[in-house]
Amino acid sequence: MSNATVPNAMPRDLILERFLPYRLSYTSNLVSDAVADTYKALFGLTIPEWRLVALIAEREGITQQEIGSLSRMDKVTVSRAAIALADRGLIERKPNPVDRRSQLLALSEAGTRLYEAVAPKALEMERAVFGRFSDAELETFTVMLRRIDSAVLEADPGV
Amino acid sequence: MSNATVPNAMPRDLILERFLPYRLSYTSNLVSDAVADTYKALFGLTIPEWRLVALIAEREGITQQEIGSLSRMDKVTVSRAAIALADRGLIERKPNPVDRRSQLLALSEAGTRLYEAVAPKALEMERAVFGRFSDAELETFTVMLRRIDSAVLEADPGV
DNA sequence: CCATTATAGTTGCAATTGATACTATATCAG
DNA sequence: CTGATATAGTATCAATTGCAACTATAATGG
Repeated sequence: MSNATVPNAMPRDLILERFLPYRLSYTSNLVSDAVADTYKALFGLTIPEWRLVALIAEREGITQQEIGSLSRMDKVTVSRAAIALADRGLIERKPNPVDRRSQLLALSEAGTRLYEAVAPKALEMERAVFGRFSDAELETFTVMLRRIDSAVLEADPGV
Repeated sequence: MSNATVPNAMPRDLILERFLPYRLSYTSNLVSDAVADTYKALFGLTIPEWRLVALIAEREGITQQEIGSLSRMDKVTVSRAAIALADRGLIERKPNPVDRRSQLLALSEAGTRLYEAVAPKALEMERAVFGRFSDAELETFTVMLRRIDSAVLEADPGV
């Protein structure tokens, strides 16, 4: 394999295949693509838009800034998704009495109906992919993800 | 929480927070961003470029098409990364004797040196994030990722 | 062989994304 | 108060991305 110049200081084969940042990104992209196609086809929603719908459903009166820090979406992405959803009449943006720079977001009637249609579909997609795992396995997996989050954020709070 | 109109058909709170496609994407983006910044700052490499370097190091004489199907990178992404690496003199592209449409890629001297510099750094980054987990935990985690890959690919081979 | 269809790789274009600059409002020090 | 600095959200622009069309070569059926 012509490794003559590499004094086996480093395992030359298959670094990438086992490399966790790569594996994580590979799997995440696979899942995201599948899910994004479904949202788009069924509800005409992008992933950021669906995330806003879900977060606003969960926390009526949330601000864009709060959405950004909860989900780590860029504030520009949040702004655009909010504008698109408001244009479609799915959310309402009311003035924030305690801070006139920001707005309180809430689902409209139509938005609520959309949410009630999307949420079960989202859970169904989740089951299609994750249904083959036991509850214990899923629990372990999510705990791992959260520990990874902590590790990255501790190592580089600037990210 | 003003859920009067939702006849609790659906758990209204925190769907997104527990939703695995979201959690997976969140963590993956966190890790990718941290890693991408390091490659860029230290070696001037984008993530696709680093992936090509690693795959070519691992399999001398690989074609772009093989790189694409191994890594699921778009052939356009692969093409551009290959052109950039060739322009920088990091890889060589030799004619493929058995198929004149394609080219066999190999690291140049400089590319080999780069690889030998990047690989330890990549592993170091990996340790910084994943070093706090036991071997058994990491094994479980990667097995889960691969099972998720299979689930998605079986459910939707078109992705 | 030749015609048809498929594939490797590149190029052009359009959509998505994020950094930056900007506007309006808020906060804080003096 | 007032001036200086910080923050919420938007607009602008440049970079990244991937689809679609294209070129060159290969494979296949007649």
